[in-house]
Amino acid sequence: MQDAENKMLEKLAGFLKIVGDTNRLRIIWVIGKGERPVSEIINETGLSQTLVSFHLKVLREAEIVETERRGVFIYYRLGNPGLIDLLSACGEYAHKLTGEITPGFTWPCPPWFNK
Amino acid sequence: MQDAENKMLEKLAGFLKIVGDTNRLRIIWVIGKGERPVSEIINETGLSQTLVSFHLKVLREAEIVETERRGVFIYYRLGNPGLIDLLSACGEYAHKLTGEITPGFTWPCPPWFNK
DNA sequence: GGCTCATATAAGTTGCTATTCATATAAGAT
DNA sequence: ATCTTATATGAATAGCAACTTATATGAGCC
Repeated sequence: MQDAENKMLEKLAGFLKIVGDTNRLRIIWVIGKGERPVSEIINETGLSQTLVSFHLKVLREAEIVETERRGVFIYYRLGNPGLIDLLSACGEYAHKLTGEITPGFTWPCPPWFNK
Repeated sequence: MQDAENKMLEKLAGFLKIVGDTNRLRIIWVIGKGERPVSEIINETGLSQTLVSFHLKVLREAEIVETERRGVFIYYRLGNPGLIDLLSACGEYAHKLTGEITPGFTWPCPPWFNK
């Protein structure tokens, strides 16, 4: 029972660690707009090919993203598009913590996240 | 505009990094049940005094927790109790990714998080 | 087959961060 | 003022995770 909680917290920490990286978030944000081949992800993020490949592997192994090969290209998409909502809620939370105002950006928060 | 997004993603990553640590999550979970003096946190988590103190400092500087001294004791509480809901939603998400079943534990997910 | 483009993997380096050990501060009690 | 209890800080270590450079795989094309 205590053990079950610990196990879940470890799993949660693992997940948060994976999404808690700026470059991976950048990638997730690109893919969140719709499936993309790796080359597109490289272009849109401006990251090096190997670095993108490295992070995609992490996301793949965590089953956060899915892949599909079509010809030469390998398309990546989110396993569950709800991830953007979830992360946006976290972003909104984090944003309020610091209290700063960053114009030109609003988190695409789902309706359920008011406060 | 692109820049604003980057800034927000960095802030988000920072937040997720902070909560993405098993021991900090343990501490957050203890505090989430109500305010606690440090000694209680040490007892309930089983972590060493210095380690708890270290993690509390991180949480304090991120303004995730608040403190209040009463006599010899320093009480810690969540700055925003909604954090547990938010993290539970993440936990539920992470849990579904792996597909495993862990009996004896259910995330205290808020009603707004269905899927 | 050989060539090119798209993506992945391997090995090596570096830097950060959790942890520990030792010490300091701060408050109350005697 | 000293002693004890509660908490914080500093320095040192260790392990890991991001990033880079170099190389491999894999698909289509000529």
